[in-house]
Amino acid sequence: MSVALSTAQALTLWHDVAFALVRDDEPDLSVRQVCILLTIYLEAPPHTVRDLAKKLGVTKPVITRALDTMGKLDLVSRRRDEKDRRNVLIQRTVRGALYLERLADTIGNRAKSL
Amino acid sequence: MSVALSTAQALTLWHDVAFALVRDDEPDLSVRQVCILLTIYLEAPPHTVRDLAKKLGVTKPVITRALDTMGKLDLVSRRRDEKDRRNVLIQRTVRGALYLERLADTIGNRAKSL
DNA sequence: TCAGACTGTAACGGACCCGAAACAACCATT
DNA sequence: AATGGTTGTTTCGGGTCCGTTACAGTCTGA
Repeated sequence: MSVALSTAQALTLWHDVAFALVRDDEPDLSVRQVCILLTIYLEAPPHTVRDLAKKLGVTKPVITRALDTMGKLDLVSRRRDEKDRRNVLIQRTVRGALYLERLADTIGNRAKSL
Repeated sequence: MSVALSTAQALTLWHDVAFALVRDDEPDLSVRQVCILLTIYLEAPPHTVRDLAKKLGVTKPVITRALDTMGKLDLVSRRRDEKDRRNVLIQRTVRGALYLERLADTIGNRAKSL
């Protein structure tokens, strides 16, 4: 399925969702952070720091720090890979799933009222 | 016109656009900054610091600082209101318009390939 | 076994952002 | 002209994020 958006529609959609994110009570995540979060939830596991860094074109410390802060918010959790203890596997959490479900609602609602 | 998006579609769209923003060369704007930028370009002028702060539910220094950084990037410009010299009028720039046009393209392309 | 390659993380210095409060410039009413 | 209220900005202390670099733990192949 394909969705056609005019320039004004695209920008209005983006504005409205950004506006909702700024105004709500949740702490603002950076674009990088939501990108990481969405990658974890949309793509198939396993997810490692190295893979995420490579995929997003950023350095590994960026991923580590994003996981630190999103971990504090309980949007994501970490576990050692027992098969190769150098690796850290990034996992989903209930709260992270709820956060994204709410984000999807916001996007969907704004798109509907374009 | 109304656009219906499933949960997965909404999140995929958001992910893909965030991904494109992270990967490109432009400096990453925060969610607040793009929200301010889009408000300036989508809503009718005049725009003042006070109005933007009230509209977004943030303090005035947040707006001032966002205008500082986006001004350095030439995405926005400031001018004194000659009719009431306390006011600062926020204005669009060519580069800002191009930036948003490109953002709209990115959003449109990702939406099309949902 | 042990040197080298590979993981993720910590440390560092610099830049930016935040909210609250103080501030300077300006207007308006008296 | 003076005063009080308005504007946007600056300052302050504290926090987060950045990239680079250095590091500690883990694997692997000679």
